[in-house]
Amino acid sequence: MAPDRWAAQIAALDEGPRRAPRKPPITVERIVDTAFGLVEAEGYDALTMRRVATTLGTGPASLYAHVRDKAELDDLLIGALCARVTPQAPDPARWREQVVDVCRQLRDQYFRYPGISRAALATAPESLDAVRLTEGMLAILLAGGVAPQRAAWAIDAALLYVGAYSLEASLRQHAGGTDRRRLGHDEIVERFRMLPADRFPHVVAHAPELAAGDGHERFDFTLELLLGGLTP
Amino acid sequence: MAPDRWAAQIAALDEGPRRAPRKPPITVERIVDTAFGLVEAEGYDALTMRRVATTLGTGPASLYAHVRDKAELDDLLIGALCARVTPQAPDPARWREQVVDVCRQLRDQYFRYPGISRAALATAPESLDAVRLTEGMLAILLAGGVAPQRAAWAIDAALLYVGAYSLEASLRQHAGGTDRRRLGHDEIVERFRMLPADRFPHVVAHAPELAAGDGHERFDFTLELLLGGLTP
DNA sequence: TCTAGTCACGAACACTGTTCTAATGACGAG
DNA sequence: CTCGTCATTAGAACAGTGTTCGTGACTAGA
Repeated sequence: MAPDRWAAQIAALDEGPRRAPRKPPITVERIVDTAFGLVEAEGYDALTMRRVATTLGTGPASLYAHVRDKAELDDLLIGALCARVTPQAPDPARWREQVVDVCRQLRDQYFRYPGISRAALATAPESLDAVRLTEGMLAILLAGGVAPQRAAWAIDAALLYVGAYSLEASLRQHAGGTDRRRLGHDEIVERFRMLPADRFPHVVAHAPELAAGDGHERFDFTLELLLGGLTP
Repeated sequence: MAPDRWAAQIAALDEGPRRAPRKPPITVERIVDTAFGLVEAEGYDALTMRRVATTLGTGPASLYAHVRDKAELDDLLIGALCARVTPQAPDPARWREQVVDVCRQLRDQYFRYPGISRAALATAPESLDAVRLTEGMLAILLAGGVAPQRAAWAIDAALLYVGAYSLEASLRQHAGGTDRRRLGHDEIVERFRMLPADRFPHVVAHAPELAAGDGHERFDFTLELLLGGLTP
């Protein structure tokens, strides 16, 4: 008998006759949950099969009975992420804000788990939850009177932009990791100002505008641009 | 004396008195060139320090005398990529097509080296060539009468979209690698049609529109959307 | 000719995803 | 109650990755 099993039996003396199983079984849900916790706490780079396994108190091989690849784990994560986004029921009068609302919800989810948008961009989302998101946005846009082809392309562009924006923001915050520290707003402006004015006249002149957008102003601006020209 | 050195001396007998050095020295330019060749031939996943080193006929440690990180190599690559994009001299009458032209040039460069846009998205581009690109686009937009703040944000959005679009296209073509093969246009439509119509009515109804955009129609459409609302 | 210094490179470390293997556990059949 | 089947688990290992250490060789200067 293995020593840990022996210790487990001793520990089980206080809990009555084998009520709870010693180890809760590994399920896909538990894997996804610990993966989410890992990404939320330490960022997407910390999402490793080994980290997930050791957090679950086991070895990496045990995960592959429930998940085929790490790519599939990524798909499960962004699927669960998309499932948390709930598009509103289409209201033709407010279709623009409704689309922006969906994008904001998705962006907030991406921001909650730093760097996870890399997984969203790196894998063609095949989960049904992602399709459900597309369905919701399509319903809103069609109700707003947008032509189907334009609506479909606009959805693709918006989702792509949300992912790219979140990815850029995440690695701008997380500061590249090793040596490059986070450049504050003023430092960026100063760097642009340092450039030779004969070669980069406009960048030097408009350094503040280039570095602006602390909150989500840039995000809202781009979405307005994307949605503004849909119904001419 | 080492045997290889001995053999090298023997081989040097035919070439006269030490005209060419036995091995061309490793330079940053040679590293970047072989890296470009590797990515062009086999995609960004094949870009490995070891692959670059062995292609150069040496070990991986030799690279780190000229390049600090792989991240720095990535920066050099996208810097060289941006340097190949030449914005036109601003023409106020044609500012929209001029911006589209810059984006198309960048897109073609991304497409030439499949997957390299991942490096562009994953690292905040700190090279001067990227700033030169921003300068060129800013000049065009300002000449077109776009307000500086809107111009700056539009440039950011456009560059972000070009990178995301190229990344998505590259891994849609390269087919995920292992088991997932490339889904043709008709297969995507059929998959959408397979969905339960009560849950996904709009997706089922407009499957062709969602799967459309074989060439760069989607790309052009999104850029028109982004640039259309800039001067209201 | 001797020395100094830069450059190159083999080996190694700490990781990663993934698979092979054996063994452990629970479950139903006899 | 015992036994056999079978899915689940986990240890070890393989082929990779980026990166660093220390030694070696070669070039250039005195």
